[in-house]
Amino acid sequence: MERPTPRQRRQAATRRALAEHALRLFAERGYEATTVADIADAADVSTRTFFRHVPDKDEAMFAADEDVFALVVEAAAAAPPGTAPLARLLHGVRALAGSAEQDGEVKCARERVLEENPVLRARDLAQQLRWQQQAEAFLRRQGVAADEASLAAGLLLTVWRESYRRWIAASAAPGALGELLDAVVAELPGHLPAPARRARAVGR
Amino acid sequence: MERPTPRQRRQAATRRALAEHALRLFAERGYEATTVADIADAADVSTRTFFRHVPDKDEAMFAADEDVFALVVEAAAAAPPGTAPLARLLHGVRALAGSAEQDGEVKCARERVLEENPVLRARDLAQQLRWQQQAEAFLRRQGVAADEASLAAGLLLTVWRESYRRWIAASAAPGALGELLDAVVAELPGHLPAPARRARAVGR
DNA sequence: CGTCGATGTGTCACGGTGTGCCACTTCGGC
DNA sequence: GCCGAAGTGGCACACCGTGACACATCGACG
Repeated sequence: MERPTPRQRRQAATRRALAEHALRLFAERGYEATTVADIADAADVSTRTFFRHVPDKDEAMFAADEDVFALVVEAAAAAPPGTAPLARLLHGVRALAGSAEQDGEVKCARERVLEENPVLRARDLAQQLRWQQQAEAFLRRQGVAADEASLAAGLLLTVWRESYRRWIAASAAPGALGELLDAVVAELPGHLPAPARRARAVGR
Repeated sequence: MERPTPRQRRQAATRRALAEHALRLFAERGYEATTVADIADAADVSTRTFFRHVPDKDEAMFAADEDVFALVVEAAAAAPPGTAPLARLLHGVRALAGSAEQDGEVKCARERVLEENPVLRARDLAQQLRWQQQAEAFLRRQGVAADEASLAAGLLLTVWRESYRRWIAASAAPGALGELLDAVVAELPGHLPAPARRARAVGR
């Protein structure tokens, strides 16, 4: 793979600095009360340069964790063949859980900022939708039918969001996300409306 | 219930007019290329008045369907007692389906605009999240445990989104949304990872 | 070492978004 | 018909985001 040019290193450093200062200022004085000029000043660049590294003021916070979902697809592809769609995705998402558990502190702070800023929350949701679409596309590549893949990807996201929510609520204890994931999956059957009805044998 | 004052009627009419012209202009010339002044001019008000009725430019499109979800809660409350949480919500969401099926044309246009405007899509997702939270709160009021209510609300949203997606893909045929809702629910058991495993008998 | 070209940065100007303030009109109640 | 309340428009203003131009920095090459 290509080694990073000194230029690229400088560029990445600037972007990371902007992202850090953005999250810090948003947490300190709120999203609305923080201007782009504030973030740029904190990172010691002009506002014009800010927009050369970050597309929007919103995106400043998310500039770091862009393509984390590649992990999921990679791990999901390693699942044994013949696994049902949702189970395959779950196999992949465990890798994401392991990655997220590394820094529960930051995730909690992030969640606190998202909670009281509808704009940033919307941005977060949009990224989750992109994840769902990537999961669906992955299943399609594996030969799963369109409707089935879409529903499975939707279910995955629901399971993930519920597990993540409980994890944050439990102060992001290290190592607990994986267990919560299993717990939520175990609860799914209890939510089915008509368990006695014909199961329509979709699973292969 | 309180009868609408003439003033409130005027106000609602203005807001509806703004929403209609916003959707039309967004569809015609795109979101970016449409200014607030354009929408305001089309509705024959000043830009200042625009912002008195609509909080953001983004919100213009959604100004109309704000408290549609009240329908869902109302219908869900009418479900027979003893119904499982998700089934109760589904009972309510059928009312929403009936309402949406009235104007499939508009829903299709709306979806087309959302598809190519990340900002508006994010706004749409944020509103869906509010719906989920309202559904959860409703279940809590009915005495459902916190975690169970949250998961059930999440599942409801997934089922709704998947059904709605298929409905739009099928050109929003009138009357088909309800059937698709049932079809998606019927597919759920097939997505469960371990159907033979102990079902943990949560449903009462 | 000096020059050239590429890239990053700053400054300026501009259109669009969203809000506070004040004056004006309009509408409902007396 | 009068008066208070609410909606409306116009103005000024801060912030967001972009295009254009000039300058600084750094690597390549003779």
